Formats: sequence, structure tokens, C-alpha cells
Amino acid sequence: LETTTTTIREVARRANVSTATVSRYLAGRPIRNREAVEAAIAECNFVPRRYARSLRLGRSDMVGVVVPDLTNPYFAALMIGIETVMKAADLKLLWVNAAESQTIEREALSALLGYVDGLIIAPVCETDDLPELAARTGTKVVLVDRLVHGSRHFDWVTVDNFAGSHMAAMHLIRAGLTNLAIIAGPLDSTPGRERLEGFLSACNEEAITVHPDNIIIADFSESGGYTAMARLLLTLKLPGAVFCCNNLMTIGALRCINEKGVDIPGEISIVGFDDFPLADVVKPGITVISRPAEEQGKLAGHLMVERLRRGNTSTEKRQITLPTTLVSRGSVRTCPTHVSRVDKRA
Amino acid sequence: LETTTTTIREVARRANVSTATVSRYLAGRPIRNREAVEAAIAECNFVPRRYARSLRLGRSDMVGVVVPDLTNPYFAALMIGIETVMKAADLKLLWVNAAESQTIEREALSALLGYVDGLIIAPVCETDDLPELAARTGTKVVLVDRLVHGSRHFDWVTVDNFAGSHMAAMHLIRAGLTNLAIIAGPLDSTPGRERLEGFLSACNEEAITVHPDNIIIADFSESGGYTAMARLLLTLKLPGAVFCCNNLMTIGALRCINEKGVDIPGEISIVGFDDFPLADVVKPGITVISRPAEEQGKLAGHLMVERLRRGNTSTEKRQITLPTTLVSRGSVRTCPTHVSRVDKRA
DNA sequence: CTGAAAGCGCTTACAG
DNA sequence: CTGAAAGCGCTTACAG
Repeated sequence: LETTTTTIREVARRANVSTATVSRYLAGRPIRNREAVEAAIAECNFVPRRYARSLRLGRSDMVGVVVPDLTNPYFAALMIGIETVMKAADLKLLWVNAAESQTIEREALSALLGYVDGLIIAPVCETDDLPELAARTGTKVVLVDRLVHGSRHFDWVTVDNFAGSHMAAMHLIRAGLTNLAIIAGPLDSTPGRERLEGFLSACNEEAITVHPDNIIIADFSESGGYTAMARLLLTLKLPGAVFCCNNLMTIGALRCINEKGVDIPGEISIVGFDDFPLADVVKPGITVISRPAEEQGKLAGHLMVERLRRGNTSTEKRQITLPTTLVSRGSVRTCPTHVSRVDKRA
Repeated sequence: LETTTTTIREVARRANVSTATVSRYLAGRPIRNREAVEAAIAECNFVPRRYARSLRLGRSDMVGVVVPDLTNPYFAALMIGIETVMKAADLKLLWVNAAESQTIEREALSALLGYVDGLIIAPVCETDDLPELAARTGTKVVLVDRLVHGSRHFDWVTVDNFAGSHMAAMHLIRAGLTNLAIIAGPLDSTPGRERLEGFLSACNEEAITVHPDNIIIADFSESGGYTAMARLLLTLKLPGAVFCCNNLMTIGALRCINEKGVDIPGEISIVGFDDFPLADVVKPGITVISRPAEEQGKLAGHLMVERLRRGNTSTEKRQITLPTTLVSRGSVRTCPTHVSRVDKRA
């Protein structure tokens, strides 16, 4: 396997044409000596170096994507959506996993900065100033899933975390459950904050008090969900229901509940934010707040393509909020007293 | 937010030094007018364009990774491993999802070719010739998880699929189960082929015949596993046990079994290749053949770093095969007659 | 259609 | 330590 470094010049020499002609061939334009050029390219295994092109054109045709947790199936779906759109626009993707750490995210973003034309970011934290720094260097920025203070200056796609969590709480309350608990995410992140707010807001409207011990702030990780659930199970009065603010924490909570032999929904009901594989296969199936993750990724991709390809330089920002839906399975118990009340109505 | 395109030259002008000095500062070397340069950089939000650097240095410091299915948690773990190593070596990653399609993979790989110094590939199919084409252009290639014909010319990291599947079959046979079935992956992929071979080889050694109807070739997807399981459940004699050749197909099979109300392990036992989240939470827990996915990714990353950074130009290839382990949970029934036989021995 | 030539923004041997 | 200058491999207005 030879590894000679062949350039457009070498191809031109072999095909007896100028470098301009080879370049035109590569760009798909018609040339006279097409066959000779093709043969020369094949002969010396020529592949044009993209960075030379980038330098000439002043753009890299690459977009960076920074997500807080690559292993979360929600982000996997988001990535698929983004990738679909980017591929169609012939933009390359640079992925970075921030691992829910602002330090890692900061390093990653600044490392990416000189490489990409645009950046799709799900910021770990709302106080993050990196999106603004990036924008200031001329890099196009689209926020997805999570926002930052000053988000009004950016294109973004989110879901209605508040409404979704409000809906989750109402679902539990309407089922007649009491002594509600919540395993929340970091409150300095958009979904962490909004989901807690939506949940508490519904409780407040329905005149339901949530005991402070039943509000646990965790970290969106599976182990965080496990630990939080273990704490809830140690409280004097077992909560009647728990709302887990993301899928990984739901899985962690389930593992804990499973190990302690607590019965769902007999002893405790559970609703999770974000669907996950097997949510319908575990017994009972887990009721979740679902959202169109892949669609969300596609929209974020489209916003980026508009800025990069369609030359959308409008200062008017496009900001999209997608709705969530409740997927009812078997993890929420309907209390007898409540059932009868419903029955009488029917 | 200004988006002026500032260059090293503009910085040099502002700081009253030469571009060489600015470049040296950026490379971390000591310069006299450090403060002036820092101020100038901050003033005009300067970020060096990496492609100009790449052109000058003749390398992009980017590595492409092509995996057959980004949404598979196994590949997510693999990616985390690769990313960890690449970050430490200051190499950027370009991810591509081949979606188990050779067409998509081919396009992706050729699109990536001019961008990267190296390529880590889990080829969709063993007849793939893209790794060789890539290598011929001087791009460093490391194969991971899956191989191609001619793999002896490459560095690679795989797991012992044959031994793992052999172990799965032996586990079922030793439990006294009969009428075994297998949901296999595509036979033109390395894990698809090797896992079927390992399974059948164990059956053969133990003089167990697998009925042709009980060998179903699927596609490593969840829906493929579902459909395959549905077919197995329609056979005249329900299989005593089924071996699913990857985690997504196991999940699909579980969903099908669950819907049809068939009891695990009472009516059918199940073993899956590759662990997955919730495998220990579903009831019963699913017995799986597990492998060190993140470790595998790290090793693949290391091989690449050696080629790119340590200038390992040896034609001697490093080829690593990792072992698998059986994680026993509750999805395999031990037949009474067999138990007594074992008991007598003890 | 074609080729000669300039230039994209960096880095680095060179001379001081 | 410093600056002037060459050059990495492409693309494209320019003139023919």
C-alpha cells in the first residue's frame, strides 16, 4: 500500500492538462480531456485535500455538535436527525460529548472553534457564555434542547419542558395519588429548571404540597437517579408517586425500586420525562412524557443549513418550541376512591 | 455581534509585531510582546483557522469514525471510549452513521476521505473494499468490531464473537434445554457470521441438531428481532430457547414475547449477545454475553494515535481480540431433570 | 472549453 | 528573542 502524497498538480501532469482543468473536473464541470483526468486520478489514488479547498473558499463545510451526554438515547435520536439534514446539505459533523461537565464542554467548544462554520449546541448550563463567544467569532450558532441566558440572540429548537412536566404532575394528581416526589435535574440547566417548575406549578394549582424531602436534585445520570430513588425509599412515608426528570434517571430509579422489591404501581407510581427503549417492555410499562427527538434534531439542522447555505443573515432569530405528549402505560396507579368518582360521572 | 473575518495578520498589525510572532504565541512559545498580542487577539475575537494550519502542516488532526448504527448503546459506549483517547491526543472526531447500509457507508467514507488523517471503521459488510481504498490514499485505517476480507493488512480490535456465542449455546445446552433457536445478524458481517458459527459449532459438538426453521437471519435491528421472534412463535413446536445475536434484536424479541404473553423462562429461555440498559431490570433479567465496549473503543483509539502521533509506520499490524463474558440473570430456565443430574454430581 | 497566475491564512527554516 | 519570505494545495477571475 503506497502512501505517496499526490496533489492536483501531479494529476494535471499525468493527464497533460492544467491544474485548473483538474479542479474543474472535480467540481463536476465539463472538460475536454475527461477520460485522461479520470485515469490519472485513479492511477495515483488522488483525493483532494479538503483543507486546501477550505482555505481558498474561506469555509470548512463542517459543523460541530456538542451534546451533554452521547450515551443518552434521546441524544442519539437527536444526532440521527441532525445527521440526516447535514448529509443532505453536504456538511460534515464534528461530535463532542460534554459529559454533563461545563469544563469539558468549554475545552471542547474552544477546540472546535477554528474548525467549523457552525456549532449546534445543547449547553450543559444556562450560564454558559460559550455560545456567545462562538457567535462573536463569526461562527453560526444554533441551540438545541437547552438554552442559555441571552438565548434571544440565537436560533434554537427546544421542547416545552414546562408543559410536559405540568402534564406529568396533573396525570398523577388526577389519578388520586398523594405525597408526590420528584427527581429533578441540575437547576442551572434549562430542562432541569423548567421541568421542576412545571411539576411544582401544577401541584401548586391543585393545592398539593410537595414535601421538601420529596424534591431531590440529581444530575440526569442513571446512577444519580438510582441514588435519589434510594433516598426517597428511606423517607418515613413512601411517596405515592415519583416523577423522574429524564430517561436515564428513570432507568436508575427503576433499578433501585426493582432491587428493593417495591411494587410499581401498587406501592409507588412513576412517570418519566423522555421515552426510552424497553419502557413498554418492563413490567409494568412506564408512563412517560415523550417528545419528537429526531424531529428536533432535523429542525436544528435545518436552522443551521439556512444560516450556512441559504445565506440567511437576518438578525431575526428563528426559535421553535415543540410540544410533548403523555404516553400512558402501566406505571401509574389509579386510586380506588378516585376511580369510583370517575365511574359515577360516566 | 460582529462577524468580521480577522486573521493573524490583523492581530499582528494591532500588536505591532510580525505574523510570525503571533503564530509563535499561538503555538505556546515565549515571545516578548505577549501582552500586546493577547490584547489584540481579544480585541478582534481572533480564532485561527485550522484549515490554514492543516494546509501548511499537511495534516488535519481529524479522524473519521464510521459505525453501522449510532443508536445502538454498544456503539455509544464504543464512541465514548474512542472519544476519550482522541481528546487526550488532541485529535478531532468526525462521526458518521452508516445505518447498516453499505450504500450510505460508501458515500460517507468517500466524503470523509479528504478531511481526515485517519479512519476508524466498523465495516457494515465483510466484502467492503473501502478500508483498502482509504489506506491506498495514505489515510491510516483502524478496524473495530467488524472486519473485512483482507483484514490482515490492518490494525484492528474485535471481540471473540465465536467464543462468546459458543458459550451462549453451551449455557443453554447445559441447562438441559432442547429445540434451540437463533436470531442471527447479516451473514456478510463479521459478528453476524461468527456468532452463528460459534452457536452452531457448540450445538454440533454436543450432538444437538438445530432445526432449519429455528435459524433466522435478521438485520441487527430491533424491528428485525421482533419480526424474527414472531416467526419463531408461529412454528409448530415453540423453541425451548432462543439466542439473539445482538442487543437490539434481543430487545425486539423481548417486545414480541411480551406482547404475545409468552413466559420467560417458563415457556422459552433467552440469551442475548451484548448487554443493554435495563437488561437487569426487566423481569426476568436477561442473561447476556457481555463485552468491554468502552475498552474496545479506547484500544481502537490508541492504535490510531500510535499511527498518527507516534509515527508508527511499521507494516506489522496490531490486532487485538477481546474476550467476552457470560452475565447470568434469570432468562434461562434450568430443566428439572438436568438439575437433578447436576445435584447428584455435587 | 483552456492555462497562467494570484491568493486564501497559516507555519517555519532562515538570517539577524 | 525577532521579522521577511516562501510555500502548503487548492479555486477562480482573467484573458485567450
